[in-house]
Amino acid sequence: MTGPVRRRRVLPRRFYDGDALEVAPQLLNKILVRGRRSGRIVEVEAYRGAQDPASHAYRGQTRRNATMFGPPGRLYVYFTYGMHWCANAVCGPEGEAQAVLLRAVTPLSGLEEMRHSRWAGRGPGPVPADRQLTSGPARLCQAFAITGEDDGADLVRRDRGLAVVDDGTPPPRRVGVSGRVGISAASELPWRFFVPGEPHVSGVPGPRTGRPVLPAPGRR
DNA sequence: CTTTGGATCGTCT
DNA sequence: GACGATCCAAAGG
Repeated sequence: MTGPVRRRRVLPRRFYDGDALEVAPQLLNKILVRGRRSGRIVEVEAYRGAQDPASHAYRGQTRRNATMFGPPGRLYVYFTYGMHWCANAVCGPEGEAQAVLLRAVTPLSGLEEMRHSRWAGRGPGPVPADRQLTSGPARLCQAFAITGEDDGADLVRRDRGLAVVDDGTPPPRRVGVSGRVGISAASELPWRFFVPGEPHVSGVPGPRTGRPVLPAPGRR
């Protein structure tokens, strides 16, 4: 009943050393790992530095975005909306400030730790469905306990237990493509990539509003 | 099921 | 002083 035991290998530096538009779809079905926690990457977005009005790096280097200007293969973690962390894999040659935003993973292991990181300390009431665990850039950071402390972590060296690994599962034959979520500039560019049909993909373009919409909890 | 508004603060102008 | 690469609860139909 169990699938084949596949060797997991940490993605090498060269994997990240390319244009974000090429690296982003290649990250689909790779595995984000931190300690016991792991999840298959099912949704990402490419951000292309000076080429990209929606990128934090568009207007040049600052203290906040410095990691993006560094070497590929590191984690760029930023703080937004006064309460959320989001994580990117830095790619492209050093200095170009390209990055791939990790928007959703399907949990594979360490589910208890993830649930604890997400929902410990909440009051009485129903425990949210596991669908809400890691479907969204800030949700997955919370589930993996990724914060500003992890900004700059080298994913190739497994800094702080963080890495992206390949278990031999290729990206989907047909990659889902859409506009990027939650931005105002250049939102029409088709630089969001996802695994079609994966329940943990965070949002689809809403039919009414055009804004991302999660399937209702309980539906599949 | 859809839509709205609140939370909350670092960063850049 | 304005605004986020967001999430959630609550209200509305």
